[in-house]
Amino acid sequence: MTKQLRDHIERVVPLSDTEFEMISSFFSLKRYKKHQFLIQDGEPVPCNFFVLKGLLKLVYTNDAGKEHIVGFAQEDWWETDFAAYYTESKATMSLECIEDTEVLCLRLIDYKKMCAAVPKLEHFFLEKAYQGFISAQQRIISTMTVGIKERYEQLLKKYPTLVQRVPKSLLAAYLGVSREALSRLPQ
Amino acid sequence: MTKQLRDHIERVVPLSDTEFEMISSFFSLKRYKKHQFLIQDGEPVPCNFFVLKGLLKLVYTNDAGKEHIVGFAQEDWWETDFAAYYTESKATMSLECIEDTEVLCLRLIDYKKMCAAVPKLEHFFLEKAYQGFISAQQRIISTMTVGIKERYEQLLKKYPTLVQRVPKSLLAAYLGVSREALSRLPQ
DNA sequence: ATTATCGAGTGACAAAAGTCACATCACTGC
DNA sequence: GCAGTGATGTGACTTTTGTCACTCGATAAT
Repeated sequence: MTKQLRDHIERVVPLSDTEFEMISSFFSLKRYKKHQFLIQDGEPVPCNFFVLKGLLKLVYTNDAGKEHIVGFAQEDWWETDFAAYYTESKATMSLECIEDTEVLCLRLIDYKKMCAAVPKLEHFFLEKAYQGFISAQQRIISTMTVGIKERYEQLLKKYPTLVQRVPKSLLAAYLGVSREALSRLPQ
Repeated sequence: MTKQLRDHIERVVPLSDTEFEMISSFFSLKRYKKHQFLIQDGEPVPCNFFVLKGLLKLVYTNDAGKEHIVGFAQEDWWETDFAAYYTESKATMSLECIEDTEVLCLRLIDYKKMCAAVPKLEHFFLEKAYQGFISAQQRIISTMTVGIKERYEQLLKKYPTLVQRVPKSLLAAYLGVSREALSRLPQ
C-alpha cells in the first residue's frame, strides 16, 4: 500500500524497515471523489498531500471570481497551499479533485514529529523544496520569455501524460491565458 | 565582518562560536564593481552568493537577445543560478552587479562539507528553500491574476527600499512588461 | 430517448500591451 | 564646458489577447 511512498522517499534517502514503519505511522490515507475539495479557500490547511492515485488542481480565485491554476498534482506528487500550511494560516487557494483521488495526508505537527524522529527526512524535504523552487522559477522565466504556443509546447514536453488527463480550458488557466487564446494556436 | 552572516543564520538556527567559526571557514569574500558579472550565461556556476553589501540582478536573456530579470539581490539575500549551481551544469542566466557589491561565496562542495560538519544548517537551508518556493509561487500568482499596475504596487509594498535603488526599466523587465507600459501607468 | 452539461472551436470586436520613434533631463568622462 | 550615455516619458501604430456570443459534438443524467 504505502510501498509507493517508500519508493518515492528512497529515491532520495535510503530507509530501514523500522524507519519507514515509523514514517508511515504519521500519514493517513484518504479518498476523494471528483469535484471534492481537499483544501477550501479561507479555511485552515489540514495537510500536505501525497497523491497515490488520481489528479488534483490547486486553484487561486481572484476578486473577480476568475480561476487560475497554480498547479496540478498527479501520482507521486506533493501538493498543498504551502504558504498557508507551513505558517498555519488560512488558505488562499483551493485544492480540488479533477479525478477520483487517493492521498496520504501529513499534518504539520506530524511532519515536525516525523523529522525529529527520522532526521534524514529533512534532507528529503530539502531536495523536494529545491525542486519546487527550481520548477517555479523556470515557470516564471517561461511566462516572461516565450509566447503561448511555446509555453504550451514546453508543457507538453515536460508533462505529456498530465496534459492528456486535463481539459484544455484548465491548461489555459494554468498557462495564464484565456481558453480561446489557447484554442486559436496554429496547429 | 561576517557577523552579518552569523546574524542572518541565527535568525533561523542558533550557533555556538565554534560552529560559526567552522561555517565561516567555507566562505570567501569577494568584491565586484558595477557591471561586473558573478555568473556568465553558458559557463559553470562557481558559487552561491550571500550579499553583504550592494545590489545584483539575475538575468535570463532569450534567443532574441531580450533581457528578463529573474530576480534582484540586495543585502542579506542569497542569489545564484540555482538550477545550474545545484546540478553542476552550465548557467542559463547571468548574475551582474547593479552597484558595487561585496559577497560571501559558497562553492557547492563546501556547501556539502559544511552541512556534513554542522547538520543543523540543512534546516536553515530548508527554511530558505521554503521561503524561495513560496515567493516564487506568489510571483506566479501575481503575474496571472492582476494587471501591471497592481503588480507594481505589490512590488513597492514588498520591497520598498529595493525599488528605489533599481531603474524602472529593470523593474519592468522584472515584472515582465515593456518599460513603456510601466511608464504609462496612471499616477 | 431526450434533455442537460461540458469541452472545444470560431467570429467579431474591444482592450491591453508591444514596438518604434522622438524628446527631455541628469549625470559622467574628457 | 561639452559630448556621450542612460533613464524616463510620450505619441502613433501594430499586434496580441481578452471578452462575448454562438455553434457543434460527446458524454452524463433522468
